Amino acid sequence: MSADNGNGNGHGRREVTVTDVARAAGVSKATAARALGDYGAVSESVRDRVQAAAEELGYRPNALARTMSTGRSNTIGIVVGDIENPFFAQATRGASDVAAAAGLDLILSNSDEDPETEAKALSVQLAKRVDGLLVAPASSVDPGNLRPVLDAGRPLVLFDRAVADLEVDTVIAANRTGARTLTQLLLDAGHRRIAFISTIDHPGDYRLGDQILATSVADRVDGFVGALTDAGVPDPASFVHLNARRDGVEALTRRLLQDADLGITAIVSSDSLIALGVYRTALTLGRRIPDDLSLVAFDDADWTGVSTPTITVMSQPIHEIGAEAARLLIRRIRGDGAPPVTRVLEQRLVPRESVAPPGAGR
Amino acid sequence: MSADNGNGNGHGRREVTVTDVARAAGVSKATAARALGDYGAVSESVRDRVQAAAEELGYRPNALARTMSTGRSNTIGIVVGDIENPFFAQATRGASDVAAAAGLDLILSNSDEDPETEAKALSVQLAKRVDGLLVAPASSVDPGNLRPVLDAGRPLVLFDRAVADLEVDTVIAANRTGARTLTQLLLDAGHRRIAFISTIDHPGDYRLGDQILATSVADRVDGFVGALTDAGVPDPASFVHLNARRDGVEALTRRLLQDADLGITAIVSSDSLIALGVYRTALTLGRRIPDDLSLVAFDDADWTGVSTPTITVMSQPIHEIGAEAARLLIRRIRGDGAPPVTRVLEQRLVPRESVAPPGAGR
DNA sequence: CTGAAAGCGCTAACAT
DNA sequence: ATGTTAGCGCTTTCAG
Repeated sequence: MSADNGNGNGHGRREVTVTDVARAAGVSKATAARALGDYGAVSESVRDRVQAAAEELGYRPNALARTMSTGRSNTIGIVVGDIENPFFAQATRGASDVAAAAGLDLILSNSDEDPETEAKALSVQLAKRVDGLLVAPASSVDPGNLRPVLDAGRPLVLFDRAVADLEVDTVIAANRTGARTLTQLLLDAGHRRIAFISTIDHPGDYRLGDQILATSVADRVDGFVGALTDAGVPDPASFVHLNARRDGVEALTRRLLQDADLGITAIVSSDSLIALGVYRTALTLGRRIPDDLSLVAFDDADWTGVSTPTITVMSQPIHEIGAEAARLLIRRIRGDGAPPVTRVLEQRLVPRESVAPPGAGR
Repeated sequence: MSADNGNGNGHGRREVTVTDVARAAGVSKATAARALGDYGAVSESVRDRVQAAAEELGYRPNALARTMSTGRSNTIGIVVGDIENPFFAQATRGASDVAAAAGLDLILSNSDEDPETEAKALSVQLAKRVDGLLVAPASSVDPGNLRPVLDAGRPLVLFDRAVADLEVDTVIAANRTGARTLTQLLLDAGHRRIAFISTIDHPGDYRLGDQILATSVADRVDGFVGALTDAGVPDPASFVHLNARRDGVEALTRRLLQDADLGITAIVSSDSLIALGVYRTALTLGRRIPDDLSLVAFDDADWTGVSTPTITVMSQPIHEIGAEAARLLIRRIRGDGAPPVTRVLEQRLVPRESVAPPGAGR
């Protein structure tokens, strides 16, 4: 026990326990527990007496002790890249709502998109004996971090990204189709030299066939490259720019726009934060959108509807991604043993003002 | 025990325990626990042997059992209005970073700004024996929800809002000064008929002296009304519009702008989401900002820097609000018994393009 | 340095 | 319907 005051809770007050309530109500511990925990059979009069005593003493159940004996914590964990990122905030909210409706609590961890941090977060959540886990995996390539979860026999649902060789429930968006649509829109407007920008980490320049850390981005790149290829654009891979977080979105955009040899006339942003960086940089450089540069992005962020011009985006059902993931998880927790499923949610094009033919400004 | 497979954990696998490791390593449970938990004294050779056995068996500590005996969960709880709201997302991130650095985990709950939901969330967190709580209270008026936390002897830190008659550590922003500055800016530009809009619930129209549910908003209203009063504007309270969530920001804005008798020429938005609604409505109604309507807001949201015009805002150190709250909480958890403190963090004016003299458009 | 044993607060057989 | 008792997995005296 701790040394503070002998109560062992380190908080300066001794917690009221079932035993205390039982004594006060003049019944056995088991009976008190049954009345309090609302299980088993208790006569009405005893129940009332116990509950009155509990009220009187200010009894608060100890969920941990309960979990210890039942093995269920009534808690699920969620691990996201960064809760400050609107995508994750919305997905988390979606999951949280579904969890709350099912009477489950939520433990949140940020991975910072770093596998090591993620591993620690998962280990903590497992140690807390969560009943299941929702994770947007930091790496779609290496399933290593997730193995312990499976080994522990805990239900796991992935969202936003799948993981190679890992057969678990997964909820993703139709990123390939979305990227294709967005790219085709630019192609149709007459663009040929279109850059794709993502902040995802990647060793060196992107080359066809490279594995990309997150399948969401990988799928977008696929759709993008596919559209360019179909349009007969040579060397599509050279238009894919990853690592924008490390290099800085603004610096990269600067480079793309100022290099005349590149001749970039349009940009596909893999998320709205990147688009914001591109937008600002274009403004700074005196490039007008869409006259001098066309811009499209994923995610219908607030600002894309009020900027000048407004930005054409591919909207994702973010809230629903989180909610559906939580629903799948709860099913598993309840004991559903069906083979893993992958849910692919549709994206929706929101056409606005940021696309024009190349050279419209001249 | 549960009926599934007799392991009592409901997850289809029996967890490896200290006892298992001890047996495998040929030592007592106590020794194994000491080696694993890194406390007490263990000889190096034994420690290695135990750790090897643990590794071998795939031992994962049960944090709950640990909490049961030590009384410390190494976890803090945070209760916010809505994690999807960028303000709370950023504050949560700030708190999360500080917590993580101190080796503490975080349990998140949304209150939806509803006292009942908040009460449930708090009760859950207490049941999980969090070491302390961070809360943005749904009601600054009624301390009822927070009493159980104090009664349980658990450290509590409030952020964004204070609570009447509750002497606990609190981290807030200098909202009164901020509102005053923002309002003065409009006054100086020549405005006299300025509306203040907040989404906070309020019974009926606002009248001087009314208690407002959140001190953050109350302080802003104070600053706003104070500035108008000093400027000799008659009946300042009539310019305060609360309940915008219930009534809808767009509908309210419509009413304000279309009523010629009101003659509103400028608006102070209590947050950036409201400002976005005002902005959109103004656009819809064909009112140009700032020529026909001046607009200022709290919080330096993304879009306020890229809209046309850009919006003049009062920026809050949101990340720091959460971080500082977490720091205070950790101090308390560590046993600091000093009297409660209130930290007031400064806001910063970001002047942009959304303010002009009234009638500049004519 | 190591082991034996008690206990954290609760639930779940098993009796009665 | 109620009571008795034995754990859940860990930490912590207390002995040795």
